[in-house]
Amino acid sequence: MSDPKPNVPTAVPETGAAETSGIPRDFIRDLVAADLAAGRHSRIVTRFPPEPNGYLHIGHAKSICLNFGIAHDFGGHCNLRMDDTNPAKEDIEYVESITEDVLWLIRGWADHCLALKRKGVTPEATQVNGRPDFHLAGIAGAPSSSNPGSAAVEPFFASDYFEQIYLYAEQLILKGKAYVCDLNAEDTDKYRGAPDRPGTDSPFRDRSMEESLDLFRRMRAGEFPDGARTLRARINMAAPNVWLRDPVLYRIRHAEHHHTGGAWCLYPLYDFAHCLSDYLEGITHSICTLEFEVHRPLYNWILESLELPRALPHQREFARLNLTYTILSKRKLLQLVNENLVSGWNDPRMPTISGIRRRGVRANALRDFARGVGVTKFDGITDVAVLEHCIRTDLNPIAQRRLGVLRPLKVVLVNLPEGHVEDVRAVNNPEDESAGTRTVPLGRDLFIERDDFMETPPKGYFRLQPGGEVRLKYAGIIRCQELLKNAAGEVIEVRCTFDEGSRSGGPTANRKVKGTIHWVSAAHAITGEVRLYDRLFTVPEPDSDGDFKKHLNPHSLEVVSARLEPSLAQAIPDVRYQLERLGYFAVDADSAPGRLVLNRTITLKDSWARDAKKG
RNA sequence: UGCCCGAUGGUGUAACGGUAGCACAGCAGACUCUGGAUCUGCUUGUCAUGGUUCAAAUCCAUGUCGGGCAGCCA
Repeated sequence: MSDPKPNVPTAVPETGAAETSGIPRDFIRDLVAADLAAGRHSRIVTRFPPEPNGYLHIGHAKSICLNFGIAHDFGGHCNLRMDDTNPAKEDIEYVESITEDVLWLIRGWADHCLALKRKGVTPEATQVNGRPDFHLAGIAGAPSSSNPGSAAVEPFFASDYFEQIYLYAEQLILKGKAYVCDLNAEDTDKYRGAPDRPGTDSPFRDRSMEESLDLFRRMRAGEFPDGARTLRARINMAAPNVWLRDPVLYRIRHAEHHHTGGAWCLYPLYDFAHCLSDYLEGITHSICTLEFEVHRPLYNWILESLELPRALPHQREFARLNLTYTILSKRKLLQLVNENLVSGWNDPRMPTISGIRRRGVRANALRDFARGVGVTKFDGITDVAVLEHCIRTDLNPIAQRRLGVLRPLKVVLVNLPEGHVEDVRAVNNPEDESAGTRTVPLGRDLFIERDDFMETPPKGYFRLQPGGEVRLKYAGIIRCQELLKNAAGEVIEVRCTFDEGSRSGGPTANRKVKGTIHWVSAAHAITGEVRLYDRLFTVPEPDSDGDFKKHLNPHSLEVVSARLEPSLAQAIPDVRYQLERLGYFAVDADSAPGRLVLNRTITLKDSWARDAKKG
């Protein structure tokens, strides 16, 4: 009818073009470059090793961008690995979401750097310089993003190395560098001492190598209950670094594991499993966050004690991301989910990668943000405005412009005949001429935004007001002649005259009027649910006083029934839209044929609202 | 009060002994059929005190402040 030749928009691909501003430099990349120059490695291998006990969030995105970015910049690859050594907390749901989020984030940018492994394979026994060794190579640039599910590949799993790690533990016992300890958890704690007070040796520390080996094998065989014994490294109970005070390497847990099932009742701890997983995969640079800095001596001690035949990986630490108006603790995010304070891990208000994605943010914006915040050892807090800026910068050049009214106010163009309909031509994207134009129907009865009319406006307001003129975007100039009010005195209809000559393209179209507003034709507009999201918290540092929940923003979600231009009936999930003057919007997964649901990804910058707030 | 790490405008980040730069935010203006976008200009910084040096944000010393570490979590 009104739009005979609809110009169907298509998703604008994310080009990875965010990488335009040259190779980013940071202290870790400098170290990698130096290692390469010194010939310590022929090829760089990094890894991203989340524990599958929650969804990935924007802090992980920083780490993913760093690890894949290094692989990308130096022509190496990055292993995606589940760091799954604690069966009690982990779940297959999380390995699936993590995999999906990583693939999404690197798509079109570092797919070729992603290394996965053939399903079910474990490290292969080999010989290096006549010495026994284990190694598990990944498949770099594996089927990855294009069809992750169908291919016979999967992420790496630390739990795939349990057999090798167990063997390394026996080696340590044989070398006299580990022993089985019968202390319970509480006593282990007491014997450890305190940071400013040395620990004391466990009474089992001098157990013979033979006895420890026998006990360790029986631990594996399931002869002892949970917590009965542990395997401990024999280092130094008086070490100033508490992580060197005979750390526990293995604990007994009779628990089903999401990946290894019931195969084990003995599970290695992070410190023992992580460095060895890195070694087994041939990782060259093991990059983690600052809190692991004190673990580095232990990481090195284990690897060096084992006298392994290949080059050892090196751990480096950087500062985790902190963001204003946001919490980034998996435990606390889980709390929001469990207490139904949000709709789920992928609630568009969550700082999770899946939430951010559902909100309508593209991977480009997140990568651009990660580059912007940089990589240092300074534990600072990044202003969320930087993220918001990256989102707008990404969306502005590609978003299809549309007209839609969130809170409708009726306007009647009194000098147009009853039943009048005409098509006006609208630009799809002023930033991109190739996006073309479309037509939008204009009738006698319209809706405009309630905010775009004020009966008694403050100074500096230049939208519609009694006796005043305003331009209807793409249509023409109208003048407010008369108001209709309800019994409560609220304006329910504004009657205006349409200046025919000011039609776009018309003789007086270029007449200056201060304001231009958006509108929809009442007879043609479709109705859609629009979810308006705002920051989840009301204060910059929600967690600073330990009670983040009391700072939840009660207005972080507002749902409105909006009136939208008819072309939006065919809104496409992969396409990003800008409702002019309102913000960027994306189709939500809750949409169904005939039931459109839009998420507001982010508002436009609004200097009027800012100035008005200042008074 | 033990060990480790850190400190550059409001925020984040560069400068690798030689002009303190960039981004975000803020402010002022131009332009605009999005109070969007774009463009222009501006304000604001090397934690402190000593030392080395022709020259220090950078090297050294001391101090101050901040963060991390005492799970059989990662």
